[in-house]
Amino acid sequence: MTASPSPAILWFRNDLRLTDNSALHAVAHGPVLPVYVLDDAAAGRWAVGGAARWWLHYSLAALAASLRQRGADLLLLAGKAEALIPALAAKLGAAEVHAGGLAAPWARARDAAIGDALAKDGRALCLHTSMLTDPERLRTGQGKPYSVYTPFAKAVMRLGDPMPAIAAPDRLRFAPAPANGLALDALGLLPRPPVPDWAGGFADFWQPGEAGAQARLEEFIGDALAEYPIGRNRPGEDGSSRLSPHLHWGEISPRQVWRAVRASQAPATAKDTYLKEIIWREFTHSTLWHRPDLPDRPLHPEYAHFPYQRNAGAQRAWQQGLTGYPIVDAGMRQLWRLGWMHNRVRMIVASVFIKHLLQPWQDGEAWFWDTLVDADLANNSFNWQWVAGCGADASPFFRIFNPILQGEKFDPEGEYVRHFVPELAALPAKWLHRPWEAPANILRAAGVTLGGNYPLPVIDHATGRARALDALASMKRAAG
DNA sequence: TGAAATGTTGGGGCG
DNA sequence: ACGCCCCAACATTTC
Repeated sequence: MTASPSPAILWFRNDLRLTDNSALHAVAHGPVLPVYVLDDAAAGRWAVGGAARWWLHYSLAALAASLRQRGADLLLLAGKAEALIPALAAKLGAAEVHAGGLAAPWARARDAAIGDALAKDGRALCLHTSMLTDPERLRTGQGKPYSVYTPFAKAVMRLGDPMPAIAAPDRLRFAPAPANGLALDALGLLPRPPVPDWAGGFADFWQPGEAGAQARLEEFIGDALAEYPIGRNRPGEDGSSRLSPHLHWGEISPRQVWRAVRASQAPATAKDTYLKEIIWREFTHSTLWHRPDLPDRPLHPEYAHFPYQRNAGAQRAWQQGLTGYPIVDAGMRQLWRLGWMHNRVRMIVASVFIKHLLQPWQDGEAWFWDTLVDADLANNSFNWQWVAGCGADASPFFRIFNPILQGEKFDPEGEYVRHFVPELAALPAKWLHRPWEAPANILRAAGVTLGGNYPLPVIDHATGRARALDALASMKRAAG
């Protein structure tokens, strides 16, 4: 008769899955207490945003259900993990707390403190990564972190395909919690009256949780992967993977996605195009790891003095999808309705926000943070800096998207605009992305009244473009 | 993972 | 036949 192994705590964070979960794998042989802690205080202004909280609610529900099937209950707590986790470990007599690693600076600081607190009692916090790359180990020949995407991507490709996923355990030995957990509803993650139910349309579009992630992956590989190089740029089609929220919440690992894509029948070039997007995700996380100020400050310091003209009215028009540029308004309304926006359109709306409207990228970043179900600190802040021209391997600032041409190029028939901007639905494709140039009789026949049921552009494209380039020039003059 | 301005080339119409 | 112009198509450069 061997001694009963001591129980372990499995602390779920952004790894809400049972398959390919190395933290779970490390503890599955003995009694385990799974726990999730909603810790808004530690995250500060990067606490889980509104739309992401909707996702988190249902993802936790799915995770709790699959744990229960395997004989374990998910303990839900709210408050400071820095106090709760060491206390829980002490009460349970757990020698080890296992968790998935996080790149957010606030989380790293918190984990370091918790690790120290546990170590004082002879316990340990054991972190497991779900990323394909370790930012400390993947470095250039000079030993520095990569700051340019292409060599980074080549280095990742040289690593070859990742190992197969770890299967989920059939059954767990449950170590019951000595503390009373909260009911899921008590976490207060869903919008509740008097707040309007802005998430009403989310459930038709999304299936949070591990099973939903697998289903989405299979649907993408079956229906869209082969056409991905073109399809990914067509917001009116179902051409993107839509895996971003599943990946953010760790309902599926990049390793699972990578291997499934590799194993598919799609053309090799299509597979590589998609895998490069997964590598972008690795690159943003690596960048955040090495540059923890990424969410707040421009990586190129001269951009701290860029002459933005913060304007609440302009920001409101953008947020509400009332800029008068159809592709922009469609994107912003898709974001509000689905908690998600097609990536091509994210680039366009961000470019207009920063360049045509001269609004600080941090304000757009904050709006996305609150409205995206896939809001991810590394991806979101990296990509806003990329568009703003101040980030790692960024798009040059003078690369100013023309929202009319972008609309005509990527939504030529206008399905996307018609769907999300119904007041323009009856306009012929020829005028759909430039309604202010349409003849009066065409507008009348389509039921469009510019300045009435649909706005004129907040700023004329040529004027906005010239003003943005002037702002850039004045920043450069000031920088000497 | 730009767009616009500017430059170059070559075919065709025409005197 | 030839030069000239126009302009589309493409390439280069600039922001």
